[in-house]
Amino acid sequence: MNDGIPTSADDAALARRLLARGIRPTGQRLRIARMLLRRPQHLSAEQITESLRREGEQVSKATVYNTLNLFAAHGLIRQLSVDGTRAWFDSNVEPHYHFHDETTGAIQDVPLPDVEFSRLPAPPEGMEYAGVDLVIRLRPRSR
Amino acid sequence: MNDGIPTSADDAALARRLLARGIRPTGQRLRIARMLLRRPQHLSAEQITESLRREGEQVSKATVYNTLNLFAAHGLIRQLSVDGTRAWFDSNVEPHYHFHDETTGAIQDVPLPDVEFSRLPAPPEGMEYAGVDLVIRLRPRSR
DNA sequence: TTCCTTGCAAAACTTTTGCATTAAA
DNA sequence: TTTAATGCAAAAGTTTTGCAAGGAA
Repeated sequence: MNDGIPTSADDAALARRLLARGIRPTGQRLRIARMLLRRPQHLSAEQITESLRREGEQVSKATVYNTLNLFAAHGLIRQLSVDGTRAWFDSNVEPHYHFHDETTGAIQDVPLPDVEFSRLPAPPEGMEYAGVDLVIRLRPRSR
Repeated sequence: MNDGIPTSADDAALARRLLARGIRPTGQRLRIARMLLRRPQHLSAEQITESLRREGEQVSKATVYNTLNLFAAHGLIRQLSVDGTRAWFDSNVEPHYHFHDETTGAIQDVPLPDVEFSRLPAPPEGMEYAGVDLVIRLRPRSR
């Protein structure tokens, strides 16, 4: 298959995806989007910067941060708070949940249908649900 | 009632609580524990430092951070990752969940019985559940 | 005395901001 | 030509660390 080698057709599709969210598809934005949206994954700003530079692209971390924030504000990606250390950016904006390995720090998706709520609290007066973040913390099985 | 004025009886009980977790109850630790454990609440390291100093206590932020980390490591308090901005320390270590008001940043408890799971995923091979963190994000009701 | 705790300052990290430059419409 | 995007460096904010000093056992 064709993993990671973007074609111009891919780029056109990606550009349309940004435009659909009201984001102008500039060069850096397309590079950053291509890196993160390539597959379902969770990356930090640092990882994206490093990966792009390893590919020979020159990007400033300020642009990476600003771009990721822009993407998240427009719903193209999702920002996660699973550990206190840094922000993780999730390429999957469909509702789903996460495993978090406390030992390694690894984040893994939990598909939506794997979790079912039979009861949830009503939101406080005047408020409504904006999202439900579920993180299942994992540790090595003790025996 | 007696809100916030610690008696020596309170202090003795608090000291026993630290000892029960294997934490030596020193002066600073008791002050920090008293501040956070006084009631069910979520405080940042900064807030605790400020509150203690406003009371006339002198504490360094390094000690506050180190002490809170120590408490969390021993299960006396719980560290939360609800927003990316900073760590929040929860005086309630009993299982429960949280509302997070995205507008104001306020954190509110959701009691355990208000949430019921009818399905949860099996942990990955060789892993076990270490905890379940649920954060319900709230926004003002649109109309 | 010995070990542990604390304070202070500095360091380490992550993220944001100001501003000059460049690129895009 | 006008507006928006980008890079760079610096700033800002949070948390950790090194080390000296102080306190408890």
